[in-house]
Amino acid sequence: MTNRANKMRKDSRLSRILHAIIHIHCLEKAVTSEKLGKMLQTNPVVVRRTMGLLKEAGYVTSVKGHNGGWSLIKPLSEITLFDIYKVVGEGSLFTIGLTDEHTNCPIEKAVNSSLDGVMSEAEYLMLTRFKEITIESLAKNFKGDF
Amino acid sequence: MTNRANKMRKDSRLSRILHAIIHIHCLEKAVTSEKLGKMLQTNPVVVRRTMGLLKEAGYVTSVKGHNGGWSLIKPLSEITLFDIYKVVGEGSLFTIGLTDEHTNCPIEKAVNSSLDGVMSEAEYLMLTRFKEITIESLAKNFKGDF
DNA sequence: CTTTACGTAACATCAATAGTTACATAAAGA
DNA sequence: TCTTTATGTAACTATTGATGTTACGTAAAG
Repeated sequence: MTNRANKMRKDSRLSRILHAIIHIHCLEKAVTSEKLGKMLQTNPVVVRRTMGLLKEAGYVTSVKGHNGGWSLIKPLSEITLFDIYKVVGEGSLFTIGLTDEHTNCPIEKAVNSSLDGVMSEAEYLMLTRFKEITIESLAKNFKGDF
Repeated sequence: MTNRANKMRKDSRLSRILHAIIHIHCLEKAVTSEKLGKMLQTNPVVVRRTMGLLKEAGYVTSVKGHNGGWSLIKPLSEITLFDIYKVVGEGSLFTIGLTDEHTNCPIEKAVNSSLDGVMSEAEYLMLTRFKEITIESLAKNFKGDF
Protein backbone atom coordinates (compact mmCIF):
# COMPACT_ATOMS: atom_id res chain seq x y z
CA MET A 1 0.00 0.00 0.00
CA THR A 2 1.09 3.56 -0.61
CA ASN A 3 2.59 5.18 2.44
CA ARG A 4 -0.07 7.67 3.35
CA ALA A 5 0.33 7.95 7.08
CA ASN A 6 -1.72 10.35 9.11
CA LYS A 7 0.63 13.18 9.93
CA MET A 8 -1.65 15.39 11.98
CA ARG A 9 0.17 17.83 14.19
CA LYS A 10 0.93 16.61 17.71
CA ASP A 11 0.90 18.28 21.09
CA SER A 12 4.03 17.35 22.99
CA ARG A 13 3.44 19.52 26.03
CA LEU A 14 2.42 16.57 28.19
CA SER A 15 5.59 14.66 27.40
CA ARG A 16 7.64 17.82 27.85
CA ILE A 17 6.18 18.72 31.24
CA LEU A 18 6.75 15.23 32.59
CA HIS A 19 10.30 15.32 31.38
CA ALA A 20 10.83 18.70 33.03
CA ILE A 21 9.41 17.94 36.45
CA ILE A 22 11.34 14.71 36.80
CA HIS A 23 14.54 16.60 36.02
CA ILE A 24 13.64 19.21 38.63
CA HIS A 25 12.94 16.48 41.12
CA CYS A 26 16.28 14.78 40.51
CA LEU A 27 18.31 17.97 40.79
CA GLU A 28 16.67 18.73 44.12
CA LYS A 29 16.88 22.49 43.73
CA ALA A 30 15.33 25.28 41.66
CA VAL A 31 16.05 24.91 37.96
CA THR A 32 16.01 27.83 35.56
CA SER A 33 14.05 27.90 32.31
CA GLU A 34 17.39 28.26 30.57
CA LYS A 35 18.64 24.95 31.92
CA LEU A 36 15.33 23.19 31.39
CA GLY A 37 15.34 24.49 27.84
CA LYS A 38 18.64 22.80 27.21
CA MET A 39 17.46 19.55 28.75
CA LEU A 40 14.28 19.58 26.70
CA GLN A 41 16.07 20.92 23.65
CA THR A 42 13.84 23.93 23.34
CA ASN A 43 13.58 27.64 24.05
CA PRO A 44 13.44 29.11 27.60
CA VAL A 45 10.29 31.02 26.67
CA VAL A 46 8.55 27.84 25.62
CA VAL A 47 9.58 26.35 28.95
CA ARG A 48 8.14 29.29 30.87
CA ARG A 49 4.94 29.11 28.92
CA THR A 50 4.50 25.43 29.58
CA MET A 51 5.66 25.51 33.19
CA GLY A 52 3.33 28.45 33.74
CA LEU A 53 0.42 26.05 33.28
CA LEU A 54 1.84 23.82 35.97
CA LYS A 55 2.26 26.76 38.30
CA GLU A 56 -1.32 27.89 37.80
CA ALA A 57 -2.43 24.39 38.71
CA GLY A 58 -0.35 24.47 41.89
CA TYR A 59 2.28 21.85 41.19
CA VAL A 60 5.33 24.12 41.02
CA THR A 61 6.51 27.56 42.08
CA SER A 62 8.82 29.95 40.34
CA VAL A 63 11.31 32.34 41.92
CA LYS A 64 12.86 35.30 40.18
CA GLY A 65 16.41 36.59 40.45
CA HIS A 66 19.60 34.90 41.56
CA ASN A 67 19.24 31.22 42.44
CA GLY A 68 15.72 31.42 41.13
CA GLY A 69 13.93 29.01 38.85
CA TRP A 70 11.29 26.32 39.08
CA SER A 71 10.66 24.05 42.08
CA LEU A 72 8.19 21.34 42.86
CA ILE A 73 5.54 21.95 45.50
CA LYS A 74 3.97 18.51 45.64
CA PRO A 75 5.79 15.20 45.93
CA LEU A 76 5.80 13.22 42.70
CA SER A 77 4.05 10.36 44.44
CA GLU A 78 0.99 12.57 44.75
CA ILE A 79 0.84 13.57 41.09
CA THR A 80 -0.58 11.27 38.45
CA LEU A 81 -0.26 11.34 34.71
CA PHE A 82 -3.92 12.25 34.67
CA ASP A 83 -3.28 15.37 36.76
CA ILE A 84 -0.71 16.62 34.28
CA TYR A 85 -2.91 15.68 31.38
CA LYS A 86 -5.62 17.89 32.80
CA VAL A 87 -3.17 20.76 33.17
CA VAL A 88 -2.21 20.64 29.52
CA GLY A 89 -5.83 20.68 28.47
CA GLU A 90 -8.25 17.85 28.60
CA GLY A 91 -9.47 18.16 25.05
CA SER A 92 -9.94 15.36 22.59
CA LEU A 93 -7.17 12.80 22.59
CA PHE A 94 -7.77 11.77 19.01
CA THR A 95 -6.80 12.96 15.58
CA ILE A 96 -10.06 11.58 14.21
CA GLY A 97 -12.67 14.29 13.95
CA LEU A 98 -16.39 14.04 13.46
CA THR A 99 -18.17 16.11 10.85
CA ASP A 100 -20.59 18.82 11.82
CA GLU A 101 -22.53 17.40 14.71
CA HIS A 102 -25.39 19.83 14.32
CA THR A 103 -26.60 18.11 11.19
CA ASN A 104 -29.97 16.53 10.73
CA CYS A 105 -28.77 13.81 8.40
CA PRO A 106 -29.49 10.46 10.10
CA ILE A 107 -26.63 8.78 8.25
CA GLU A 108 -24.15 11.32 9.50
CA LYS A 109 -25.53 10.96 12.99
CA ALA A 110 -25.15 7.18 12.87
CA VAL A 111 -21.58 7.46 11.62
CA ASN A 112 -20.61 10.02 14.22
CA SER A 113 -22.26 8.09 16.97
CA SER A 114 -20.36 4.90 16.12
CA LEU A 115 -17.01 6.62 15.84
CA ASP A 116 -17.69 8.53 19.00
CA GLY A 117 -18.57 5.33 20.82
CA VAL A 118 -15.27 3.70 19.97
CA MET A 119 -13.31 6.81 20.82
CA SER A 120 -15.05 7.25 24.16
CA GLU A 121 -14.25 3.70 25.09
CA ALA A 122 -10.59 4.18 24.23
CA GLU A 123 -10.49 7.51 26.01
CA TYR A 124 -11.90 5.97 29.13
CA LEU A 125 -9.23 3.29 29.01
CA MET A 126 -6.47 5.84 28.59
CA LEU A 127 -7.61 8.17 31.32
CA THR A 128 -8.06 5.24 33.68
CA ARG A 129 -4.45 4.24 33.04
CA PHE A 130 -3.31 7.84 33.41
CA LYS A 131 -4.90 7.96 36.85
CA GLU A 132 -3.06 4.82 37.89
CA ILE A 133 0.39 6.08 36.94
CA THR A 134 2.13 8.44 39.35
CA ILE A 135 5.01 10.58 38.19
CA GLU A 136 7.07 8.91 40.87
CA SER A 137 6.52 5.53 39.26
CA LEU A 138 7.51 7.03 35.94
CA ALA A 139 10.76 8.20 37.45
CA LYS A 140 11.38 4.78 38.97
CA ASN A 141 11.26 3.35 35.48
CA PHE A 142 14.67 4.68 34.71
CA LYS A 143 16.36 4.60 38.09
CA GLY A 144 15.96 2.31 41.04
CA ASP A 145 17.05 4.65 43.84
CA PHE A 146 14.29 7.02 44.67
CA MET B 1 -10.70 25.47 36.16
CA THR B 2 -9.82 27.63 33.22
CA ASN B 3 -11.18 26.32 29.96
CA ARG B 4 -8.02 25.30 28.20
CA ALA B 5 -9.19 22.44 26.01
CA ASN B 6 -6.91 20.77 23.57
CA LYS B 7 -7.89 22.18 20.19
CA MET B 8 -5.61 20.22 17.92
CA ARG B 9 -6.79 20.07 14.36
CA LYS B 10 -8.84 17.02 13.43
CA ASP B 11 -8.97 14.82 10.38
CA SER B 12 -12.58 14.22 9.44
CA ARG B 13 -11.96 12.23 6.29
CA LEU B 14 -12.89 8.95 7.94
CA SER B 15 -16.22 10.28 9.10
CA ARG B 16 -16.77 11.91 5.73
CA ILE B 17 -16.04 8.81 3.68
CA LEU B 18 -18.36 6.69 5.77
CA HIS B 19 -21.09 9.24 5.39
CA ALA B 20 -20.55 9.31 1.63
CA ILE B 21 -20.56 5.59 0.93
CA ILE B 22 -23.68 4.97 2.95
CA HIS B 23 -25.44 7.66 0.95
CA ILE B 24 -24.26 6.04 -2.29
CA HIS B 25 -25.47 2.71 -1.05
CA CYS B 26 -28.91 4.04 -0.19
CA LEU B 27 -29.41 5.83 -3.49
CA GLU B 28 -28.55 2.63 -5.34
CA LYS B 29 -27.05 4.40 -8.33
CA ALA B 30 -23.96 6.42 -9.25
CA VAL B 31 -23.76 9.66 -7.31
CA THR B 32 -21.85 12.70 -8.56
CA SER B 33 -19.24 14.58 -6.54
CA GLU B 34 -21.53 17.58 -6.83
CA LYS B 35 -24.36 15.82 -5.04
CA LEU B 36 -22.10 14.21 -2.47
CA GLY B 37 -20.60 17.62 -1.83
CA LYS B 38 -24.02 18.95 -0.93
CA MET B 39 -24.77 16.01 1.31
CA LEU B 40 -21.46 16.37 3.12
CA GLN B 41 -21.62 20.14 3.03
CA THR B 42 -18.34 20.50 1.26
CA ASN B 43 -16.74 21.12 -2.12
CA PRO B 44 -16.95 18.65 -5.05
CA VAL B 45 -13.18 18.76 -5.40
CA VAL B 46 -12.74 17.75 -1.79
CA VAL B 47 -15.13 14.89 -2.44
CA ARG B 48 -13.16 13.72 -5.47
CA ARG B 49 -9.95 13.92 -3.53
CA THR B 50 -11.29 11.88 -0.68
CA MET B 51 -13.21 9.39 -2.82
CA GLY B 52 -10.11 8.99 -4.94
CA LEU B 53 -8.46 7.27 -1.96
CA LEU B 54 -11.35 4.85 -1.78
CA LYS B 55 -11.09 4.16 -5.48
CA GLU B 56 -7.37 3.43 -5.24
CA ALA B 57 -8.14 0.95 -2.51
CA GLY B 58 -10.73 -0.78 -4.67
CA TYR B 59 -13.95 -0.01 -2.81
CA VAL B 60 -15.60 2.26 -5.40
CA THR B 61 -15.45 3.11 -9.07
CA SER B 62 -15.97 6.39 -10.82
CA VAL B 63 -17.56 6.98 -14.23
CA LYS B 64 -17.18 10.14 -16.23
CA GLY B 65 -19.76 11.91 -18.36
CA HIS B 66 -23.55 11.81 -18.30
CA ASN B 67 -25.02 9.61 -15.60
CA GLY B 68 -21.55 9.22 -14.20
CA GLY B 69 -20.42 9.48 -10.62
CA TRP B 70 -19.33 7.20 -7.83
CA SER B 71 -20.54 3.65 -7.23
CA LEU B 72 -19.73 0.95 -4.72
CA ILE B 73 -17.88 -2.15 -5.86
CA LYS B 74 -18.02 -4.18 -2.66
CA PRO B 75 -21.08 -4.81 -0.50
CA LEU B 76 -21.06 -2.83 2.73
CA SER B 77 -21.21 -6.06 4.68
CA GLU B 78 -17.69 -6.82 3.49
CA ILE B 79 -16.18 -3.49 4.48
CA THR B 80 -15.22 -2.74 8.05
CA LEU B 81 -14.49 0.53 9.76
CA PHE B 82 -10.91 -0.68 9.95
CA ASP B 83 -10.70 -1.02 6.17
CA ILE B 84 -11.75 2.59 5.68
CA TYR B 85 -9.48 3.72 8.48
CA LYS B 86 -6.55 2.19 6.63
CA VAL B 87 -7.56 3.96 3.43
CA VAL B 88 -7.48 7.35 5.08
CA GLY B 89 -4.04 6.69 6.47
CA GLU B 90 -3.18 4.55 9.39
CA GLY B 91 -1.09 7.12 11.18
CA SER B 92 -1.19 7.93 14.84
CA LEU B 93 -4.65 8.18 16.29
CA PHE B 94 -3.63 10.53 19.05
CA THR B 95 -3.07 14.23 19.50
CA ILE B 96 -0.49 13.48 22.16
CA GLY B 97 3.00 13.59 20.71
CA LEU B 98 6.23 12.33 22.16
CA THR B 99 9.32 14.49 22.21
CA ASP B 100 12.34 13.64 20.12
CA GLU B 101 12.68 9.90 20.38
CA HIS B 102 16.30 9.90 19.30
CA THR B 103 17.39 11.34 22.60
CA ASN B 104 19.74 9.71 25.04
CA CYS B 105 18.14 11.19 28.13
CA PRO B 106 16.91 8.29 30.28
CA ILE B 107 14.18 10.43 31.80
CA GLU B 108 12.79 11.35 28.42
CA LYS B 109 12.96 7.72 27.37
CA ALA B 110 11.03 6.62 30.45
CA VAL B 111 8.38 9.27 29.90
CA ASN B 112 7.96 8.45 26.24
CA SER B 113 7.86 4.78 26.92
CA SER B 114 5.08 5.14 29.48
CA LEU B 115 2.97 7.40 27.32
CA ASP B 116 3.56 5.18 24.35
CA GLY B 117 2.49 2.14 26.32
CA VAL B 118 -0.85 3.65 27.24
CA MET B 119 -1.45 4.90 23.73
CA SER B 120 -0.61 1.56 22.17
CA GLU B 121 -3.05 -0.17 24.45
CA ALA B 122 -5.80 2.27 23.53
CA GLU B 123 -4.94 2.03 19.85
CA TYR B 124 -5.18 -1.73 19.97
CA LEU B 125 -8.60 -1.44 21.56
CA MET B 126 -9.82 1.01 18.95
CA LEU B 127 -8.55 -0.93 15.95
CA THR B 128 -10.01 -4.12 17.34
CA ARG B 129 -13.40 -2.42 17.56
CA PHE B 130 -12.97 -0.95 14.10
CA LYS B 131 -12.43 -4.44 12.72
CA GLU B 132 -15.64 -5.64 14.34
CA ILE B 133 -17.85 -2.94 12.87
CA THR B 134 -19.00 -3.35 9.27
CA ILE B 135 -20.29 -0.38 7.34
CA GLU B 136 -23.50 -2.32 6.88
CA SER B 137 -24.02 -2.44 10.64
CA LEU B 138 -23.37 1.29 10.76
CA ALA B 139 -26.11 1.83 8.22
CA LYS B 140 -28.47 -0.39 10.18
CA ASN B 141 -28.04 1.96 13.10
CA PHE B 142 -30.24 4.55 11.52
CA LYS B 143 -32.66 2.42 9.52
CA GLY B 144 -34.02 -1.03 10.12
CA ASP B 145 -34.73 -2.06 6.53
CA PHE B 146 -31.57 -3.10 4.84
C1' DC C 1 -20.01 18.86 -30.65
C1' DT C 2 -21.96 20.00 -26.48
C1' DT C 3 -22.72 18.78 -21.98
C1' DT C 4 -21.55 16.31 -17.97
C1' DA C 5 -18.46 14.66 -14.72
C1' DC C 6 -14.09 12.95 -13.05
C1' DG C 7 -8.89 14.10 -12.43
C1' DT C 8 -5.60 17.15 -10.88
C1' DA C 9 -2.56 21.04 -10.42
C1' DA C 10 -1.93 25.09 -8.00
C1' DC C 11 -2.89 27.83 -5.15
C1' DA C 12 -5.11 30.27 -0.47
C1' DT C 13 -7.14 29.36 4.24
C1' DC C 14 -7.17 27.76 8.83
C1' DA C 15 -5.78 26.47 13.51
C1' DA C 16 -3.02 25.15 17.05
C1' DT C 17 1.61 24.33 18.94
C1' DA C 18 6.24 25.73 18.67
C1' DG C 19 9.89 29.07 18.10
C1' DT C 20 11.80 33.77 18.58
C1' DT C 21 12.72 38.64 19.86
C1' DA C 22 12.09 42.17 22.92
C1' DC C 23 11.15 44.25 27.01
C1' DA C 24 9.06 44.82 31.74
C1' DT C 25 9.50 43.31 36.52
C1' DA C 26 11.20 41.33 40.65
C1' DA C 27 14.73 39.48 43.61
C1' DA C 28 19.50 38.69 45.07
C1' DG C 29 24.15 40.28 45.75
C1' DA C 30 27.98 43.25 45.40
C1' DT D 1 21.99 51.78 44.70
C1' DC D 2 23.36 49.36 40.72
C1' DT D 3 24.04 45.20 38.31
C1' DT D 4 22.92 40.70 37.33
C1' DT D 5 19.79 36.96 37.09
C1' DA D 6 15.30 35.18 36.33
C1' DT D 7 10.55 35.04 35.49
C1' DG D 8 6.42 37.09 32.90
C1' DT D 9 4.41 38.28 28.77
C1' DA D 10 3.34 40.57 24.44
C1' DA D 11 3.90 40.26 19.70
C1' DC D 12 5.22 38.39 16.33
C1' DT D 13 6.85 34.23 12.68
C1' DA D 14 7.20 29.25 11.44
C1' DT D 15 5.22 24.93 10.85
C1' DT D 16 2.07 21.49 9.06
C1' DG D 17 -1.59 19.01 7.10
C1' DA D 18 -6.41 19.09 6.15
C1' DT D 19 -9.65 21.93 3.87
C1' DG D 20 -11.45 25.16 0.48
C1' DT D 21 -11.29 27.12 -4.19
C1' DT D 22 -10.31 28.19 -9.07
C1' DA D 23 -9.03 26.65 -13.30
C1' DC D 24 -8.25 23.31 -16.81
C1' DG D 25 -7.63 18.86 -18.92
C1' DT D 26 -9.92 14.56 -20.31
C1' DA D 27 -13.31 11.02 -21.06
C1' DA D 28 -17.94 9.49 -21.91
C1' DA D 29 -22.86 10.11 -23.12
C1' DG D 30 -26.35 12.05 -25.97
